[in-house]
Amino acid sequence: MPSRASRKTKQRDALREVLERSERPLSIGELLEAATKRIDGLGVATVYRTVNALLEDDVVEVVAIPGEPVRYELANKGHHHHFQCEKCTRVFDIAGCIDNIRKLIPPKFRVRAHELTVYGLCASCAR
Amino acid sequence: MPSRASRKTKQRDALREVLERSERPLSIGELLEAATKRIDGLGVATVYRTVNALLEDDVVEVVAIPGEPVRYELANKGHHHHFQCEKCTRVFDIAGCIDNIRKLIPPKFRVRAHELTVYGLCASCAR
DNA sequence: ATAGGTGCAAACAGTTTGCATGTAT
DNA sequence: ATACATGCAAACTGTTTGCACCTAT
Repeated sequence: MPSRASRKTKQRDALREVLERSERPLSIGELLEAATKRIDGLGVATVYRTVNALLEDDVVEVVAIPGEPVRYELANKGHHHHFQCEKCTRVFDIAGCIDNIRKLIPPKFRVRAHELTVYGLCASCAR
Repeated sequence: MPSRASRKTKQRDALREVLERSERPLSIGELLEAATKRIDGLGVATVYRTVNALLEDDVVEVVAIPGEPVRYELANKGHHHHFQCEKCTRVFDIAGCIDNIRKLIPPKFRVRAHELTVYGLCASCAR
């Protein structure tokens, strides 16, 4: 059984809810900003602690993009990848997946997972 | 013409050489450590400044792996991707590329680049 | 001679931690 | 009542910047 008992608090609920309602991965800053609208006086430390707790529970996942702050999203979204707009810097989920990855790597290597990030311009910035 | 004139210094040479001799991407710390063996008293700031200059000149590229410090490698290796061994944490280059990325993203998005990281066990760790 | 580069230390930014207080159980 | 959670501020870590000195051109 888990050693840590997880309590239900308004901060935690607010953060999970913000993530649930977001269609894209959010950074700590974005989380803080969004959740502060619901919980006044919410501290950064709480956001970090809560996100890390959610990470440990596999409720959220890390979305890391080079040169960008780490973002988080719910883990229950299934396998997908990410697109970052080079103009507005927002990160979008992209459905679907590439295949034949296995054929790229040397024969004796064992593949467990992969991550794909695409860069370009999002619909609004491209026009 | 470029506004910045790039000088030839031993620090810069040492760093580029370290990168040239490395068969895998290196972090700032690894760069500092390796280059200090050649240039005594080399400062961190210089490593950062130099790496950033090399980045701007497209001499090196960023290799970012989630949860890992950013690494750098020469840009002249051509398009390729990376494989991180989950056991020994080493990062390997993998030749070749996936295609049909464009079909994954929404129609109005514009694709400029992509990055793929594969995780698993390398040949020596898999056996 | 002069613009650019370097090393050092201070400044910053992002993240973590200690502690007194608050609160879910 | 008790243990976990929170907010605040201090502590850390990694990166950038200001400045006096150095060096390639």
